[in-house]
Amino acid sequence: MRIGYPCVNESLDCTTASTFRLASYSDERVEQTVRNNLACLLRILQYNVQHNLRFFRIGSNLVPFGSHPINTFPWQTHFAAEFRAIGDYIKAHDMRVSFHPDQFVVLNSPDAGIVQRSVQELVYQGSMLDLMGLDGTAKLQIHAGGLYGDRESALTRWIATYKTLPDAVKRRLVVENDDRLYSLQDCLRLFDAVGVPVLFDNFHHECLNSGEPMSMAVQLAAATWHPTHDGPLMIDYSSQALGERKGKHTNTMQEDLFRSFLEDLRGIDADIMLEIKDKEASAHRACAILTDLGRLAPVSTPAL
DNA sequence: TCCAGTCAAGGGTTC
DNA sequence: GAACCCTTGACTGGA
Repeated sequence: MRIGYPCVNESLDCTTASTFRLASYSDERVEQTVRNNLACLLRILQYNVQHNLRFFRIGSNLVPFGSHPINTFPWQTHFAAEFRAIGDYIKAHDMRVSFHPDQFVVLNSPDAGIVQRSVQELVYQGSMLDLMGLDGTAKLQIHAGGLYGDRESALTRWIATYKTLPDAVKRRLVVENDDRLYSLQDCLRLFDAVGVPVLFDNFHHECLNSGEPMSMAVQLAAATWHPTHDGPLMIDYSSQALGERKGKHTNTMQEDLFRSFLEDLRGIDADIMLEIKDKEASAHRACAILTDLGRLAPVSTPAL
């Protein structure tokens, strides 16, 4: 089991998401920004190893305009050594990383242009994992997309688009249940159709489900992951922010709820991403709980 | 230097 | 049909 957090480290004084406006584009700016972002990514990974946080979601903006036609800078070759070094570091420390392309990636849009741009974005983000030399257990997670007033047609379009994806994307793509439109059961239908693993989000499942108890839902999702090709089930973990609208993520982990969720895992091996506002602060507490329960090996000698 | 407005991209909800 | 929300940090330009 690994514990992780997404994109941002609040303890370090750097960001992997430095960018600029489209109107300010220049190759020089891409070169400098990517260099800084990659340097920060390595620092975050080193911090994570030091603190036994071996799961990390890399921010989508590592390369500004990475899938946009304006970006003609050959960053893949220019930074090949840096990407490889980061990948080597990840592998040497038994870490796992992922990307979560944002809401603009919609594979089931009726608009062919949106689908085409979405595929390009997946190719871009997958290519960074390829450059790192990581295997198929490093994933790209997306949601099923929009409803467009007709769930069946929307799911059919998703499946049709999936079948056209490059193999390099297919081997990494996983679909996550969301909190408003597509439940675990919808995602399981996509798995039945094309074999795409289902990334399980406990909080979204609380918001939208078909009555499955949490423990059963985790088992259903876990069964969609091939232990060798996909690695252990990935879970996004969060809980409701008290006093806020339904679906709002909590600012900090509520330990009793986290402990309760661990009970629902019932021994299933999973890597857990804490989608919680205070980032690594909650991840540290999750690590402490799991270490205390004997379900996480204590941190080994840090290698910086 | 600070701060409010804005930023490539989509879709759903509300009014 | 327009406005606004999600979610969010970082950039930008004016004060």
